[in-house]
Amino acid sequence: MAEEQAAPLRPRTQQIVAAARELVEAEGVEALSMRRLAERLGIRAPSIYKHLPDKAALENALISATFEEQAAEFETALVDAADPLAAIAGAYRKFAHCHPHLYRLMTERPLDRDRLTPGVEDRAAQPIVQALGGDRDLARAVWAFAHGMTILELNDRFPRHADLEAAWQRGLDALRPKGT
Amino acid sequence: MAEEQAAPLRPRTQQIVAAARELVEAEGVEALSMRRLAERLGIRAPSIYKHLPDKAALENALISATFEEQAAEFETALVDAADPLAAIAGAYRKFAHCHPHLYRLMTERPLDRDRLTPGVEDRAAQPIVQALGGDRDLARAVWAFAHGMTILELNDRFPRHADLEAAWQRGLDALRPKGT
DNA sequence: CCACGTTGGCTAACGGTGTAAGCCAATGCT
DNA sequence: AGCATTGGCTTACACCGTTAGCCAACGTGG
Repeated sequence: MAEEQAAPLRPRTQQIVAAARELVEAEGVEALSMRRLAERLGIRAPSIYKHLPDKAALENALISATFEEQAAEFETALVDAADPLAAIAGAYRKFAHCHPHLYRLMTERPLDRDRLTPGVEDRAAQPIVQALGGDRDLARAVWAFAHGMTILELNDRFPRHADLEAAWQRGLDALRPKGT
Repeated sequence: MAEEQAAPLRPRTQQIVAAARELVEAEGVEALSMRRLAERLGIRAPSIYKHLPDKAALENALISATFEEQAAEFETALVDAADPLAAIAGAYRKFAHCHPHLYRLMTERPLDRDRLTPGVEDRAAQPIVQALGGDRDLARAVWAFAHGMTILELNDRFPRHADLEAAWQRGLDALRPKGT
């Protein structure tokens, strides 16, 4: 028991999710409120509930879409990459810097896995594993490093003068699989 | 212009911060509301404002105290450590697992540095730099790795079967300074 | 053609949040 | 004795997510 949720979004629902994405990208996760979103859509907040059961569903739709986008970028980054680790790390950094608020949204708390589009999480993770030659433990270490660098930078936790390029390089060099 | 804030907390204020800490440790950051806190103290929410200017000040007091506690633990972990990197990593993990909600509170968003107790952030960071032999770039990479492992675990982002012990080991082995 | 179900709006309201304003009792200093 | 400080209080405001219930427009089947 407890499955479903595979239904694709109706068009109006997609519009709402798209508006939510604009709001989040423009003003951050904390700016996403049902009233502010409704305002953008020219409707009142309770009307949103005709299309989505609650705010969590909205966020999950946003997160699912972001996972898919991220997965696609990771996959293309790996195509014909001479240095897969550098390629995936670059793609990871680039995505987070292009969409800092979405990145935060999708990483700041536990996922509601059974309300996400099935498989998106794995699809986004797979290129990282692949770039590490299938070594899952090492892939997790690299992911942790990349996420740490990314979120600490987004949270302005490094000293202003810190050479983040150097820190990335040191980390990636160290974590690179030996035989490669 | 714009300094001050060095005044030590009055006793009643300390009680309030202590109660806030209990609330956060017991129920998480999102459970910390002025009304819930007041309830714990047997007073009404607006009365808290006689002691602290706003909720951010409360959180900053909490964060400052947590930094100091963390710094102390890191420092003692390094005393007589045969393997400083392993020691600091162990202390880092231990602190986060003993105080997951406080750890989250102090890492989930940018710091309000001029409302924190001056120096606490640096004091907590210094042992990490020291454990890496003063190599700041490498220290930042290690910190990013440790934070990534920690927060991804707290956020339940690794697969259930994942061997986190192995991932920690792989990461630390890779990041260990060569000559050591 | 008309009845009906679906879709997608609306308002009003509830209980939660942080916080400002203003009142007042107790304490302690001059 | 008078007064300032401390630390409570109530009331109120604007915001939040969400529920309930009403209603107009539309499409479809009898």
